[in-house]
Amino acid sequence: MGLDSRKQRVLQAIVDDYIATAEPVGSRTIARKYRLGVSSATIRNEMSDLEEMGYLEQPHTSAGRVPSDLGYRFYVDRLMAPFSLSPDQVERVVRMYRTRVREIEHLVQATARVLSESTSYLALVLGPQFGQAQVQSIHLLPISESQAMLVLVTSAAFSGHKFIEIPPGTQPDDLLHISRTLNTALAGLTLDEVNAAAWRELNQELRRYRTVVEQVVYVLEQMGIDEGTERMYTGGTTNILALPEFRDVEKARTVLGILEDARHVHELLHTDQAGLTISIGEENRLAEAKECSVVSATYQVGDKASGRIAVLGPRRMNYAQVVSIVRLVEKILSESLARSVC
Amino acid sequence: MGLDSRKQRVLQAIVDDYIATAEPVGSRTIARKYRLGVSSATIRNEMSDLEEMGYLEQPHTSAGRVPSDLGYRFYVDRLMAPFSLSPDQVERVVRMYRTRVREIEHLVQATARVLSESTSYLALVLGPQFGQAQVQSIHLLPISESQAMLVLVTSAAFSGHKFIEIPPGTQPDDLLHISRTLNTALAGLTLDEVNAAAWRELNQELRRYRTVVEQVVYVLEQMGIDEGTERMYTGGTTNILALPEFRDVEKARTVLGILEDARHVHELLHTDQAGLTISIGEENRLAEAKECSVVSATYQVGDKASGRIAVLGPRRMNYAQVVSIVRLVEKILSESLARSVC
DNA sequence: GGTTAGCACTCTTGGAAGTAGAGTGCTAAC
DNA sequence: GTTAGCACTCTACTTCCAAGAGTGCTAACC
Repeated sequence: MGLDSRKQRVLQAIVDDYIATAEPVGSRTIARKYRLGVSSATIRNEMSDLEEMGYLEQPHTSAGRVPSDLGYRFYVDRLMAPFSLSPDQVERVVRMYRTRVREIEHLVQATARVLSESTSYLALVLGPQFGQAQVQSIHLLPISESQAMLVLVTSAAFSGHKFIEIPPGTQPDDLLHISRTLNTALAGLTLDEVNAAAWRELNQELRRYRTVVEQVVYVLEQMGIDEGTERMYTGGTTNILALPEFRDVEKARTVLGILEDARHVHELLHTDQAGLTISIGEENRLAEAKECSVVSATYQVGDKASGRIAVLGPRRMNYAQVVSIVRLVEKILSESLARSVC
Repeated sequence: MGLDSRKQRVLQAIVDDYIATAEPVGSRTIARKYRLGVSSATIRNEMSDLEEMGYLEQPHTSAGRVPSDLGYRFYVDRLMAPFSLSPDQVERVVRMYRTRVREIEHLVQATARVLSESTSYLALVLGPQFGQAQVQSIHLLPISESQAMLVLVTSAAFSGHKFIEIPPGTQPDDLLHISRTLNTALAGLTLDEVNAAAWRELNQELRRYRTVVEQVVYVLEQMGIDEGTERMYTGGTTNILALPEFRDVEKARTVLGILEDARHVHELLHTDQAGLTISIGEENRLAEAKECSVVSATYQVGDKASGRIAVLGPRRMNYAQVVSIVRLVEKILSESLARSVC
C-alpha cells in the first residue's frame, strides 16, 4: 500500500518539477534532471504505477504527468524538503515589524503585504476576533444633549468607540454613574459574555437608564463580533494574474471573486485545528477554490484574541517556501501584537 | 471646424454602437441599425472625414472604426443622450442608504458596492478627509499607569481614539487639566490648524506636560491626514475581468494593479474641479489607466469634509448611465452623511 | 525478476496555406 | 451631394501537415 522509496523519490521529483515549470512532467525529464540512477523506461513504469495509485494524473495520453491532490498531499506530508528562508527574506519580514505599531489595523494590513510580496501569491489576513477579549474599562463621555460616546478598552490591545443616543436631560453625572456601575459589573468579562451579565445589572441598579444600557450592551456585543468578522485584508491580488494557471480570465475571475465576499474568505480560512493548515484543491470546502491551495495559520493577540493569516495560490504552490514564510510571519506578528498589548 | 449635424449623428451612432458591442463599427452597420436616411457609402465618406479630424480610429484597414479619445470626449460633452435610471435602479441605491448608519466606514464601503453593482464596472471610493473637520472636543481617559486614551470628536461625524503614553505618576486630574486646556485652545479649529495653535498653548500653560501634548498634537494631525488618505474602498474588481478589452490578462493586471497602491488611486481621482469629472483614456495622468475612463465626483460630509467616489471602466464605457448613477449616489451619500453628522 | 533499449502509436503544438467575410475607398452614374 | 458597384485589403477561421514530446508495450539483458 505504501510507496517504496523509489516511488517516493519519483513522486517528489515530479512535484518539484511541476511546481517549478507548470508543465506536465515526462519520464525523460525526470531521468535527466533528477539523478535517480535509473532509465526513463523504469521511471515510466513507476509513473504508471503512481498514476494507478492515484498520485498522478495525465492531462491526455502522451502528455507528461501532473500531481493529483493526493500526490500533493503525500508530498506535503512526507516528501517536501524543508525550506530555509534566506537571511534576506527573514530580514525583510522582520523589518516590517520592527517599528512598534500601536494600530492593530496597520499591522494586519502590513502583514497582508509582506505575505504576498514574500510568496508572490495572494495573501489573506483576517483581523483578530475580540469576542474573547476581556473588558478592561468602559467610559461614557457626554458629547451633546442627546449623544454620548462609548469608549471601550479591553485586555487585548483592542479598543473601540461609538456614539450612542441618550435621553435628553441625562446629566454627565448620570453617565458617570452608569459607566461606574457597568465597569464594576463587566470588567473582566469577555465581550461574548457581556450580554447576560449586563442584563442582570440592568434589572437592578440601572433600571432608570434602560435605553442607554441597552445600547451599550448591543454595541459591545457588536464590537466583539464585527471587528474580526468584517475586517479582511488582502495583498497581491494581481499576483494571481501572473500565474500560468490563471491565464484564462474566467479562472482568475472565479478566484478573485472569492475576495468580494468576506464570508467566502471566512469559510475558506475556517478550521478547527490550531497551528498551520494546508488545504489542497478539492480539500477546500469553497467551490471557487477547488483549483487552489491555501496555507493558513492562526495568530494570537496575547491570549485573548486570535485571527488568521493565509496564502492562497495554485495547487502547484511552492509549499515548502510558503509554509516557512507563513510560520515566520505568524510568529512575528503574534509577538508584535503581544508587545502592543502590554 | 465644428461638426455638422449629420457628422455628429454619425459619430453618435458609432460611439453608441461601439459601447454596446465592443466591435469596430462599419458603415453598413450604421446605415442599417441607425436610421440616418443615407446609404452606407455616404456614411463611409463621413467616417473618413471624422477619422481625418481625429474623432475616429481604424484598428487596421478594412476593419470598422473605433472612437478615439477625442471622439469620446465630443460624445460625452455634446452628444450623449441623457440617461434616465429606471425606478428599479434608483430604488436599489436608495434602499442601500435607508437605514441610518452611524459608521461612516460602513456607509462608504456600501457605496463602493452599490456603485459597482449598478454599473458593472469597478468602483472606487475614498473615505472622507477630515483635515477640515473642526475639533469639537478632546478627552483624555486614564487607562493605566503609563497609558491614556485620547478621544476626539469633531463637527463632521468623525471621531477617533488612540492610546498615548503618559509619564508614570500622571494623575487623572492632570489629564483633566490638560484636556480642559486643550479644549479651550483647540475647539473650533480644523485638524489642519491644530499644530501651530497647540504649540503656542504648550509653551505657556502646559509646559509641564510637554510629552503628552506632543503626542496629542501628533495624533490629531495624523487623524486629519490618515483617515482620508489611507482609506480606500473598492467594489466590483472582478467586473473588469468580464470585459472583452481585458480578456488579455496583462491588461487586466495593469488596471487591477492600480488598486494595490492607494497613492495611485489618489492620483487617479485627484482633481481641482468640483462636481462631476470624466477622464477619458490618455486624459488620465496615471499611465496604468490610459486605456480606461474614470467618472468621479466629490461628496460632502456636511460642509466640513469631503471625499471622492468614482467608477473606472473601459474607454468604451456607458457614460450616460454611469454619469447618472454617480450623480445619484453622490447626492444620496452626501445627504446620508449630512444626516449622520447632526 | 527487475531493468532497459527500441519502437510503434498518440496527442498536442505550431506553421503554412487557403478561404470566407467584413469593410474600405474609389469611380462613375444619378 | 448621393449612391451603386467593384476592386482591393486585411483579419479570422479552417484545414492540413510536420515536428516533437511522451507513452506503453515487447523483447532482450544482467
